[in-house]
Amino acid sequence: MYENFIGLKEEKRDIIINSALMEFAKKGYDLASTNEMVKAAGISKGALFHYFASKKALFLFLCEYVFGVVSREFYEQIGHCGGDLLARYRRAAMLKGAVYQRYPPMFEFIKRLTVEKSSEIAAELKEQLEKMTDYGYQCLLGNLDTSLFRQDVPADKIRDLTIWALENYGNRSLKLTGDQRAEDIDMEALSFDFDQYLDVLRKCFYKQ
Amino acid sequence: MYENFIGLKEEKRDIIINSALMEFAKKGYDLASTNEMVKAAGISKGALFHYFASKKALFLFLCEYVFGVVSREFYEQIGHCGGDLLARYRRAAMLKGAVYQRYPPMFEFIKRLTVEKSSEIAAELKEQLEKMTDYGYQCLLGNLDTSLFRQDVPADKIRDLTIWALENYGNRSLKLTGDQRAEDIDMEALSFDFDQYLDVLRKCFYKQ
DNA sequence: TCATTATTGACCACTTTGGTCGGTTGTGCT
DNA sequence: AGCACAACCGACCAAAGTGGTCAATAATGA
Repeated sequence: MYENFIGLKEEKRDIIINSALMEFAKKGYDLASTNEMVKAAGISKGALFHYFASKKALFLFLCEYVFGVVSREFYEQIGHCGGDLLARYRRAAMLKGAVYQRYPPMFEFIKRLTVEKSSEIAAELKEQLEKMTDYGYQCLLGNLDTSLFRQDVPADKIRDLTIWALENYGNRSLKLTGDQRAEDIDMEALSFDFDQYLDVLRKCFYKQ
Repeated sequence: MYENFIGLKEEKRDIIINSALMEFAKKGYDLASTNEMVKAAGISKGALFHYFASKKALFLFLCEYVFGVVSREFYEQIGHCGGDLLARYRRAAMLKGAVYQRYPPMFEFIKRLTVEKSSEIAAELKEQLEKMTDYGYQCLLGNLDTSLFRQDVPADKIRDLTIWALENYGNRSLKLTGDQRAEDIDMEALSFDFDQYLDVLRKCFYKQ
């Protein structure tokens, strides 16, 4: 498989990966155009099909690839982080920033995967995605130490509300910083702001 | 304008509106296909262009239309509801359910509008959308009685976290009920579940 | 120098696009 | 019934775009 592509130097590979991720993220599998990808990546049509046998092969490579990155650089780093939900999310936010620097469209791509409907890739995708989701759930939310939460309201509600609020915070940041070049984003200010929200959640949802 | 369309009987009009909303919501302006719309609505191509002069006119009609519905059936009803953020959101959830029954794709359509990039409609859309957003912000979040919140954390953080958590709750419900026929959804169970989350927020974020 | 690999972009057959238009059907009035 | 007029249909159009190919060129390393 993909040996022609793997041999490319990292920089060129990343450009192609990001162009393809972005196109798939924007339009979904069926409507994504390989013409747009090669235009965005600055390579020829022939090159793309020299690297990948078909559009489908390219898509499946990208899935494999992002699942690898997310597993290694993201989920596995959260695993050994104790049972404190907010501590995990803090770490997750940091890691997300690092991955975003290198592959800006990756999270959009993954988000799109969860609603992807195309029958051409449904079977292969579903299996991989389920495995990924389970693993992510396990790392982020498994073995939670709910004894840290205040005890006068149900722990699962606290957990849900925390997740939802922070997810939305993440999306908002992504949208706000979406126009800037990745290296221009002031990560320091962002994480300071984020910590303030974490403090509030800790004060309101945790034992004092 | 649209006089040929306005004259149609309500049922047929709603089918066409929903088909068009769904197609635009799924693919965005540029990629949305009028062919798919007429197929979904069960009308002929000629009919659609008999009702609307062009794809663009259809799109702008839909914008106008949903803004009207949302203003009348949604924002204005929240206005006179006191300054309690959670009470407003409770009311908003109820109203949302009612609108959803009649126009399932409407919220997806509106969500899509906020990220719509097509240059063909950019100018007209931007103006209308801004006006709408401001008005919605005013109704949902204007004149908030923050003295109800606990005073040991910043009120704006409480407000943000509440909004984010509940927005996500809404999206999740939308996704869970997405496959069911609108009239099959158990609104009672849904609103009971929702109230439990509101209770938690009230206990954690409000003065006791 | 030359053999081999990487890369190009014009080209292919095919599908889909927004929109048109001559013709048919339905409706309400006289 | 006969008529006028609007509603509606769907085959059709030129244009654009689709995933994918391939003969020709450029780059590479021995």
